Amino acid sequence: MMVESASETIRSAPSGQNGVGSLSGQADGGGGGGGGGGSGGGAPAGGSAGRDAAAGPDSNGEMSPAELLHFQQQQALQVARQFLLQQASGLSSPGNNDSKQSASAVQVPVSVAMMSPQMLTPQQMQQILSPPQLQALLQQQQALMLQQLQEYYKKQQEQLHLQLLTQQQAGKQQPKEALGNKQLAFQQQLLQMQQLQQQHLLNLQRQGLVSLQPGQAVCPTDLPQLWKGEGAPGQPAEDSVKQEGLDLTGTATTATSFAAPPKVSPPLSHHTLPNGQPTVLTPRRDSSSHEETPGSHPLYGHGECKWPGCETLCEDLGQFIKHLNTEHALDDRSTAQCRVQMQVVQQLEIQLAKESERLQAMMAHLHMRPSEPKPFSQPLNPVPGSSSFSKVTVSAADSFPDGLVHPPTSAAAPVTPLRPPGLGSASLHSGGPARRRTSDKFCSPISSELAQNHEFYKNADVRPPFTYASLIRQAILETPDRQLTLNEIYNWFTRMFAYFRRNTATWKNAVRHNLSLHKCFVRVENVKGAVWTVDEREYQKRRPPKMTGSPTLVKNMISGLSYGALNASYQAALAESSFPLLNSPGMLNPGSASSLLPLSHDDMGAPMEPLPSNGSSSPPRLSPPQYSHQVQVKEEPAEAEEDRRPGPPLGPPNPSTSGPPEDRDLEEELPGEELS
DNA sequence: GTCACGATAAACAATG
DNA sequence: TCATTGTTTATCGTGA
Repeated sequence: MMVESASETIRSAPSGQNGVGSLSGQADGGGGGGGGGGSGGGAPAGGSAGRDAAAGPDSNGEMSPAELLHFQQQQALQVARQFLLQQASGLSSPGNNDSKQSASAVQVPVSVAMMSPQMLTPQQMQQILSPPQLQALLQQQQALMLQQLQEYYKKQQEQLHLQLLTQQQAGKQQPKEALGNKQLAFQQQLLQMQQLQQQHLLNLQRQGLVSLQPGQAVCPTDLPQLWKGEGAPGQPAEDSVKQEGLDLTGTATTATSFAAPPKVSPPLSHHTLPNGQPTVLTPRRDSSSHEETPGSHPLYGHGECKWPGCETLCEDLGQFIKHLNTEHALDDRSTAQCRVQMQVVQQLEIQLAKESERLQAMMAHLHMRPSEPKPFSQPLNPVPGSSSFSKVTVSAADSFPDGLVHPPTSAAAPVTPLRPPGLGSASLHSGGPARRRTSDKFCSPISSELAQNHEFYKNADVRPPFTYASLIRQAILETPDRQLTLNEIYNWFTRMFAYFRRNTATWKNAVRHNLSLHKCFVRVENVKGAVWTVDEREYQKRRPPKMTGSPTLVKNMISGLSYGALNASYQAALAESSFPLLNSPGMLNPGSASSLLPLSHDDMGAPMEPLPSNGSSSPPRLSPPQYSHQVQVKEEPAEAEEDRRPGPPLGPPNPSTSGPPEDRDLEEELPGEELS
């Protein structure tokens, strides 16, 4: 998938749009989220009604969950009956039937909730009401009950928090052990409550009363709403027997249990209650809760209690403390509230971790920092290329007879499987023409790259980071006689690169265009017909003699080498190389231009020759066709061997493998002209 | 802003 | 006639 997209990017934007395209393409992901189910219809009315209705049970604060639920059910029944009554009356008065219907659907809950019940059984109602009406009725009931539960939960949360705080404060003066025991008991209680809550929630879900679906994560921004409790109504009988607060956090429990099930269970290990602040901090939207200044209290701000669900006004801190100790003492409700808060915090932490991870991945993707060790922790390239690629990468070090470790590949490969190995960051962002610029300076030999990542390019539909000219040259040079027909060149492309197995019209035209355009490609009339050869001199003339000892050039080279990774191992490998040229003094020192030059194809060519370089490094030039052979004398060996080693026969019938094709200067071979 | 370079597209001609 | 090969021109994007 990723590979495909990557290759697609490259393909679609060969002219430098690759990077941008891919980036933008990936960037546009997002979207959609959302969806937190809003509370149902009749919100306003229902809300007030709910509060009013809940005022009863809440006011005394002594009603048990079972009682509350029973009460709620009764109310819902009343609402339904009233609804029926209204419907009936509406029917009796035709004129404004429609309007009444719609209006009643919204307003029934509030005003009707407390009306005297009518003696209608649910079955009767079901028979009388139409499905839409029933649906509306159910929604109203839910809205109402939610409101009631919300109020009830609020109260309990207050108590829980207060209790927690009390515990904390007391803990400061108590021996650690005593406090520990208390905390332990408290935690156990919380755990128990959590389990009950989850059971309750499951029951609700089974009953279809809770809309939250498994896996439906609760958006962190919605978490504060949890305190408002859109708790689902329901009535697990067993719950009622137990503790009051168990229903307390229906929604919160849902959030944690479904959004992050694995981490929910052991919350206490991460949030030991006594630790306090973070756990106790209210999740309320009010940021003031976090304004903790000396002499103040995290739960006290703007003259009011910041305990979740509690907005009691307190003139001063002392009064608040008093309020805290009285209203939010350590009891079931406070415990449950604390539990909810813990879950909220935990959820936020989980979300934060996820977002952080995402951010890291995004940054890694956008910047491709070599210093970032885990930019692509996740495999982006599921395509065959990925596996083969990694395989190639692993064996890269010993894939080369010369014992060279090719920095670009080895360094880039593992990090960005998606992109062709050996590509620098720049190449990634500019897949098209732009690639060459950067890559060319990398001084990475195309032959090495191809040999090393042969399997990758062969299987992955990824555009190779080389110019057409480089590829054509490589194709020609790989042959024993250094000449190829156009069709053979085509075949080489398709054989070597999966990418060139499609869009044939495009790249073939490009190949022809390059052959004709560049002087370095010489057409020779052969017995069999026309063949193409490479004029190395011309080929290297193409490149401006920038490299010659220019400090800037050196700098670029060093930085360009696979994230500037001309590492010690590479240098050491070079030093140990059996190639005379590489072993020659000065060649191994990356710090000196001269040392790098041999590695660069660009450096090699004409540009270099002007320099008082030794004969070996500057092959004498001849007529195009023949010249190519001679020039490649030293260059080829490495290529041939590389091709042979890593894998399948790269070139067509490539007898060259039989022996060092020619004595091409390694310098020429190494030159990384090709690097895009 | 200019230039060089490469990629791409297209038109055209020559040839088998 | 068609496909292939080869040449040429034009345009665009990118980096220096």
